[in-house]
Amino acid sequence: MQLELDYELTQLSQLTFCVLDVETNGSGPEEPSITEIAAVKVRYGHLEDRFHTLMRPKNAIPPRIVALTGIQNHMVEEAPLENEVIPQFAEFVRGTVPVGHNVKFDLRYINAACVRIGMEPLTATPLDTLTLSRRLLLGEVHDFRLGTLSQYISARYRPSHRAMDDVLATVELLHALIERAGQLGATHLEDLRTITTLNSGQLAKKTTLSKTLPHKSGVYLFLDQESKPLYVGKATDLKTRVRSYFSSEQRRKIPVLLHQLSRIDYSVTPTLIEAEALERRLIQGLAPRFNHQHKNQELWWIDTRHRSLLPSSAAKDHLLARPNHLLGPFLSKFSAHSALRAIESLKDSAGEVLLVDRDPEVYQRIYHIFHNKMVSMSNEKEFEKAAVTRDDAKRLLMKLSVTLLAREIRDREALQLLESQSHQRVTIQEGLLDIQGDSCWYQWANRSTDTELFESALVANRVLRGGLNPLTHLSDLSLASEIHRLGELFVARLS
DNA sequence: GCAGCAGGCACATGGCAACA
DNA sequence: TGTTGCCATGTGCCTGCTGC
Repeated sequence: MQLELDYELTQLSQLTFCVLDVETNGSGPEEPSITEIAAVKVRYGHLEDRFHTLMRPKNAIPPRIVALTGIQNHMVEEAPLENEVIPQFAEFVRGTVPVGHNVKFDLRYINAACVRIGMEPLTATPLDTLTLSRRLLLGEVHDFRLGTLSQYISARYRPSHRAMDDVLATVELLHALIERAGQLGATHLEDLRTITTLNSGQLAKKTTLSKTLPHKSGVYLFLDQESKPLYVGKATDLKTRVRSYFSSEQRRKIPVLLHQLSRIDYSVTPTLIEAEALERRLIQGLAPRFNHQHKNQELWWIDTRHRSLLPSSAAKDHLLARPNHLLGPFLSKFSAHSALRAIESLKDSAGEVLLVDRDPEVYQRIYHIFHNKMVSMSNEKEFEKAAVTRDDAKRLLMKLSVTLLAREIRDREALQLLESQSHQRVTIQEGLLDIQGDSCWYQWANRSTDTELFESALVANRVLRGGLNPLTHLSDLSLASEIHRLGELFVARLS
């Protein structure tokens, strides 16, 4: 593994490539079917060593394949078997970067033979000239067969479906492709592998901008030549996400964006939710011209004491002074209004509106409203209605718990706290955290020793990740079973 | 307030092209 | 002809924006 990482960071001129090719009798790799195998080691553009032998397959070579390769049955009758050839071949390839045209095809046969004779398959990650050609010569040739490509680059060796001829043709193709990639700034093996994911040579130049990005969650920032922000986005995997802009993005604005792109900055965050928060702040602060979402977006809060709605700007002072009396944030005024209506529907026996608070006593009172209803229904033998009421109670209590959990992490103070503490991760329920890969619930979990409550936090987290507003979207059936189970937990705790 | 559309992101899938 | 893997495209789920 370490060896491979070193390869990726080694300059192309210093690598030893092993260009290989196999011919078969047309049978699958599941039985001995290789008829010829050839390889050459190439370093600094020079052939250093070569390996070539015929091999005896299990079955006869059919006429169709004889016509294709020119290898006839009498030529392989005395040839060595795979248990003699494959160990020598594996030793020849050791310490090099395997290369071939559609190389995975060849390696399938070689590795199947390795397994049959009790050897480990070849593990080095190969380089495929077919894939590279598709990227670097797109639009220049009508197909990517080895013969077509050899002709296109005016190679001295022409492929003939004999292993060594094809290997030598592939060597020339490899050198031509490396030269072409070098014009785009590729200097290392890692760069060649990156190019295999691109869709045009022009874009290839700019993918080198993503070189330094890590495979971690965070926020990326596209900048133009004058370092003006073009676009801010978040990603669960920064490197993969940014590279996807060069290979698979279909949005109309993307070509224009990439044309103006000159630099990529990024910031790693421990969790996706923190990335979302940072993304939002950057968009609001920098107003990148290609960001439409979140631009001028106002968040809304509910003032539970006055039963009114507050925009973020007005809620700021309240958040610092009386955070327990604010519920939110909500992504739109409409969502906040819906939530407020839901809250106002909760009235106790005296007709007083029950305001959502962190005080567990409120839950107790809500539960008793439903409990009393259920008892009276049961007394009147309306068991089905009672069951519906019971389920309503569970759902409602879960709604409220999720809302409170949402508030725990989504207000700005909590997010700032998470950012400041992100380097001091608390390990609670280690397995769960690893699976979820999210530290946003650490501070909440840290105050609870209850495993199931901690699980409910993870469910709430999923609700938030899906962008569901807890008070307005919990009719979502996909969450029903989880909510049902967790609602039972809350009801049990309250009773 | 609502409907329709577009944006954003992650993931799934079917067709194509290469090999022998 | 059969197999395989890549990649363009589609899908799902949510969001915000705009016009009525």
